[in-house]
Amino acid sequence: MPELPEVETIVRTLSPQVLDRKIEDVAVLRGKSLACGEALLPKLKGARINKVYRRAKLLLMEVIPKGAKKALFLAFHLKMTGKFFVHPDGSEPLKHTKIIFDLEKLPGEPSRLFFDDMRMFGYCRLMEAKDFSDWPFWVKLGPEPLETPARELAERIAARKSAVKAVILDQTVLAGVGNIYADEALFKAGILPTAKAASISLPRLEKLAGEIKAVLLESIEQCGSSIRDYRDAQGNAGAFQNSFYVYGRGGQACKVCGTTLATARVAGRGTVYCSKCQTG
DNA sequence: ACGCGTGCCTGTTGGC
DNA sequence: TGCCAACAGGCACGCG
Repeated sequence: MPELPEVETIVRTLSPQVLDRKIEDVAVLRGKSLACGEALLPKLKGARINKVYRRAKLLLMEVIPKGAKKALFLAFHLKMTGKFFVHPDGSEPLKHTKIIFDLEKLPGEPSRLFFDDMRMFGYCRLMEAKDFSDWPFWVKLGPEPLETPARELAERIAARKSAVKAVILDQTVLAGVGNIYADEALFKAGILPTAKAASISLPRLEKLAGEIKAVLLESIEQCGSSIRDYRDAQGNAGAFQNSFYVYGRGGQACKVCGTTLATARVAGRGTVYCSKCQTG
C-alpha cells in the first residue's frame, strides 16, 4: 500500500526508465481507471515525458505534447495496489493491467509502461495545468511533511479535535501519511492513537511531527515497506517492513518493553499500539 | 463546518 | 477439505 515513501521510491525508480521518452500510444483497458481527461488522450500521442514527480501520495508526470506549448499532466493515485512496470515490446496485458503507455522504442530498453491495479481503487487523471484548481482533493492537500517545520505541523495537528491518528491520516492536515507510518510515528512519539489531538501538549505534538518526518525519511532510505506485494518500478521490494515496531505486530511483544501489543480500530483503520510505551 | 460511518474493490486468511 | 466471512485501507460521499 503505497504511502509517501513508497510513491517516492516509485518516482525514483520509474523516472530513469521513462524520462524524456515519447509516448507513442495509450490503451485504457478499464475506463474507470482514467478518472478524467478522456478528451485529451489523443494529445498524448507523440508527447514527451518531461518530468516525473510526487506530491503527497500522488505520482505525477508532466508531458509536453508534440508541437504544443501547453503541458499535460498525468496524476496517478495508486491507493492500495497501484503499480508501474515497464515491460518488453510485445508484452500482453497482465490480469490487473488497467492502462498501457507505449513508449518510443530504444535499443535494449523495454517500452510498454503498464499501470496495474488489482483492487481498482487507484486512478489516473489526465489534465491541463488549469484543471488542478478544479480538483478538490488536490486543492485541499496539506503541506508536505518533509518540507515543513515540525512546529508548523504540530500546530496544524493541535487545531483538530479528533483522535490524533485520524488527524495525521487526514491529507488536508499533512499530506502523505497512511496507516503504516501513522502507527509507527505514534509509537515512536509515545502517544496513544486514540488521544484527542487538541488535548496533547504542543511539545509532544512537535515530537510526533519530528517522528513522522524521521520515519518517512528512514523508509525512503530503505526503499519503502513491502507489505504483501508492493514493488517499485523496477520490481524490487522495500525493506522498511523489517523495521516496524507496531504495524502488523498486534499480539506480539513490544520491541521496547515486551508488553503484548494491543489492536484496535481507530479512524476506521486497523491500529496497533503499546499500552505501556504510549500514553494519552 | 466538522466529524463520523459506509461503499468501493479483489485476493488472502482463518474459522467452522 | 471446502466454503464463506472477515479483513486489508485511502478517499468520496452522505448524514447529523
